[in-house]
Amino acid sequence: MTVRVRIAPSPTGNLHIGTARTAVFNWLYARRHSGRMILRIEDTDRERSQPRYTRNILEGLSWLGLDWDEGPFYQTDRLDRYRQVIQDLLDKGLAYKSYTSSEELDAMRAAQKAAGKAPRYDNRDRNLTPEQIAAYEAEGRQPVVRFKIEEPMDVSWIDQIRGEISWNTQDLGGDMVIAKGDGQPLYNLAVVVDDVDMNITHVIRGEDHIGNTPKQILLYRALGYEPPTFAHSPLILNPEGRKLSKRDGATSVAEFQQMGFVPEALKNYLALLSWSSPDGEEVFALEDAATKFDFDRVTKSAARFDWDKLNWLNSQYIRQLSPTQQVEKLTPFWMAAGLSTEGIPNQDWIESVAGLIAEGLTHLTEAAPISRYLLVEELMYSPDAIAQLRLPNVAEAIAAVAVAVTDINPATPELQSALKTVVGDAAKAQGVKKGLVMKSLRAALTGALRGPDLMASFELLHKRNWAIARLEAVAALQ
RNA sequence: GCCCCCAUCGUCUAGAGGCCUAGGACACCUCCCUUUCACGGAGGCGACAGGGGUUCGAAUCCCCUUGGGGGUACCA
Repeated sequence: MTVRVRIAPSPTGNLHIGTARTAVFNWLYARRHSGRMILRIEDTDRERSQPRYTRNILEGLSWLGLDWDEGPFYQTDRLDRYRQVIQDLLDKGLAYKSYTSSEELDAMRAAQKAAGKAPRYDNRDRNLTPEQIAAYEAEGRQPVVRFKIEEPMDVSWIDQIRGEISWNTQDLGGDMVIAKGDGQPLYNLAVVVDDVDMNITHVIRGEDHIGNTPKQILLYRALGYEPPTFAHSPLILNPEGRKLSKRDGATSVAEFQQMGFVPEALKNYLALLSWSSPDGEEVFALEDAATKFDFDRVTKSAARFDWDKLNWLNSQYIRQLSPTQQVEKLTPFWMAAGLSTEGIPNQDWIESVAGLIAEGLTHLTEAAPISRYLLVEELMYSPDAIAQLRLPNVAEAIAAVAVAVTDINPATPELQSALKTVVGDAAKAQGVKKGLVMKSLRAALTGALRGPDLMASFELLHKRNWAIARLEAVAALQ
């Protein structure tokens, strides 16, 4: 039997980092077993679902490269099917119409809570007489449909991550609503019908769904189907160990993208939360992890989100990218910062720029400020750079370098070593320490005292014909 | 409140009764490399929540306590 898994996000918000991790596990498991991953949009909540969230979810998954094999399927396209199942349950006497209003239910739960009891529906409408039903109908009440839950009874399953989990039906809160007063199907019903119809073999989802599982198992039985295999993964908590919320900096995948994370790093990090590779590898492509993934190496405990480790992984990935890929990833961030790559000497040149600055990046967003001196002709000087250039003997030394560089053709094959020689010679001729010249040269060429490799920068600037002008500009700064 | 789940360095984790003086990664500290910053290299700091059992022997198995998380909707 082929493995069929699904990710079933609800478009009531942007693609959440927790949903992305669930998607990672599903993707990994499907790949591992040559199975298929189905994408299903659970949009039965008409009030809260929005098309823009659906778009965000699809874009986020695509950006992460968590490709699905079937779908996206929309639950709102399957409403007739749910109604048919609900009617079937009604006909078989496994479900019934319940006329108790939301207000009455709220009052009942409040009273139960006040009395120190667990809030639950008391199944009061289970055996209504035709007269009672007629009376309610006459009042114009819109009944919900409730699925009968036999009590007491133990429902258990072997969770692939947690082992056996058992639940007593007395703790399920009474007969469950499967259709709202307006006829809309509810989550638990729609999920089961879909998972049956889509032949889902493994339901891999977050721990927050453990409580839904016994209800769904009951539904499977009522419908005459064997439940799938369940695997409930631990949740991702914020650094303080609490539920991840918008206050934690970022919770949606799109935000991570904007912050300058590369998808490979985010995926890698997500896979590392609660799962570990059998060989201890921590930096890996998801494709490689897929050959080793299994539930027996998934932890049972929740993991806290650690920015430090994600940042570290991101810097590793940015560094490892090929120059072509680096340019590809960096370009949108250069554009966003208003830095144009127009007028650059050639593709090699920009790739060299990317390779040069990638060494020091943790986030792609940092690229713009760091590489500005290479992409914008007008140089901005930091105060300490100006101070450096006003030091005694500096102007003369830089002027000497400027003169010497004039004779060096930017197309020279060994340009960098030629420039190096020129700088050394100038320092010697002027009787100035080489350290002072290097530091001043950096200030003159980049406008700062710290930054990417100096000689590589010198080379790139000379190829762009900006170096000499910047060296000559030092005289005017005195 | 009730139900369910969980519990190893600050964080993520390895660990399936003797291989544990508890290993790795991130972070932090020191040194080396480097005429900048980083990368890289070598070290260092640092944990089995507590209490009872079981066993010749427990981080590993059982129970209790404590702590944390999740759920408890006409949301998903």
